[in-house]
Amino acid sequence: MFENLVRHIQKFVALNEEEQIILRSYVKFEKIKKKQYLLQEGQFCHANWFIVKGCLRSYTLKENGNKQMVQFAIENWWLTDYFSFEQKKPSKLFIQTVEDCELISIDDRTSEDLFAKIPQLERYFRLILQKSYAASLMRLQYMFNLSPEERFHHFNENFPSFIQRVPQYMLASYLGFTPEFLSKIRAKMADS
Amino acid sequence: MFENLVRHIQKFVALNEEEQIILRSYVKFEKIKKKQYLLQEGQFCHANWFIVKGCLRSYTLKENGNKQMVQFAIENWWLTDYFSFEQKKPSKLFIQTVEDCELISIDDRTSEDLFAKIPQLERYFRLILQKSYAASLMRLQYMFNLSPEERFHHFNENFPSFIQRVPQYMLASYLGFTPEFLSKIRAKMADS
DNA sequence: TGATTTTCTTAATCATGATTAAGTTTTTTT
DNA sequence: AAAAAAACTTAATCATGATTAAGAAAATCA
Repeated sequence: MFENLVRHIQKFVALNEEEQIILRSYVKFEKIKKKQYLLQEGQFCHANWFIVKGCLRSYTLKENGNKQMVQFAIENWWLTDYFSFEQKKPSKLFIQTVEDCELISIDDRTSEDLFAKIPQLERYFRLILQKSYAASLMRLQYMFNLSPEERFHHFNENFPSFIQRVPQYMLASYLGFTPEFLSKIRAKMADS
Repeated sequence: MFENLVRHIQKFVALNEEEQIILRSYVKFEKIKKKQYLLQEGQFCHANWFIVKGCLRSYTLKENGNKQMVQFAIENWWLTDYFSFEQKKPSKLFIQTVEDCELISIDDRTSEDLFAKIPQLERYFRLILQKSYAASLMRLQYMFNLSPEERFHHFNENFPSFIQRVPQYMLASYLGFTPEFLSKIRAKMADS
């Protein structure tokens, strides 16, 4: 389990035996069943979760009570609420397991210590954040430049494995339209 | 000019005299008139610009030839195309001055060197990226959860100074609607 | 296995904001 | 100061995708 994390980190920076041992002492291992909550609105988010196996999602509650998908995360992704970190305010997010999960987490209250001991990790997270930020801006571009229908086709082509993994209503919300509209698109696709 | 950058960095990490001198040798100073391009589609983006004074914007060209605003940046913000860095591919962005600007830039081909000499800067950029990423996710939330009209009012309340600083057609595009619709909103506001 | 909850589908109606096109105002250039 | 370009406004028409409501299918539970 821990090896998955180390392997991922080593794609970005070197990490020797000694450093691995230090890192291990700072992380927490969790196995969690489907549909459990890691974080709920109003709580403070102190963990940054690395997905060894499974799938997480984050969402917010809209005024009308609907859930608005914010992010999905699968193997080798990190998920947390950076906004809550930044602002030192209770989170507006729900973070929930979509599948049974194996997770590794780092507590943000000890991470400064950890970075001091292993400066390479500071670099690792800088690179991860750079990647995440770029991806987030790209998603914004899709929102602006593509119609809902085009967004679905684009997602379909680029992340086909996701389609089977997550319920369609979550996907619809993630792409910014209603489940009813997604049904319509699929009906149209079956025609042709 | 350089002092502005140092002051900003020191909000996040400490930076002694010696480090300041090293940093200075890695940056480039530029004064640029309004409406000039720092980057155009197809070029490789190697600079990360810090705005000492003025305003930048980035946009993409849509299929129909319209410009889609991606980001604004004003004093004490950094702007670049991280996506182009990541992918080592030519940029799809245009980066342009909206006002006369005073800029400081770092070249990404020398920044690894710089971070090795001043590890604090690695930390500084991690924190900046964390902030930027959180802001970008927040903007996505506004796209999902607010109507175009609500987005305008929200922006109006939270960034009133921006409204006077940038042309309305840029703002409309940034918020994801047409300039015609923005006129409509303003007409409605003048009524009541 | 049957019962219940969750997820997905279909179809009619409706509202928002895009598009088009013309005209006005403001800013920039010469 | 005049001419040209850039930015903004108004109004009519139109299309996309939301909403509503009902029912079907699939997954989960007891």
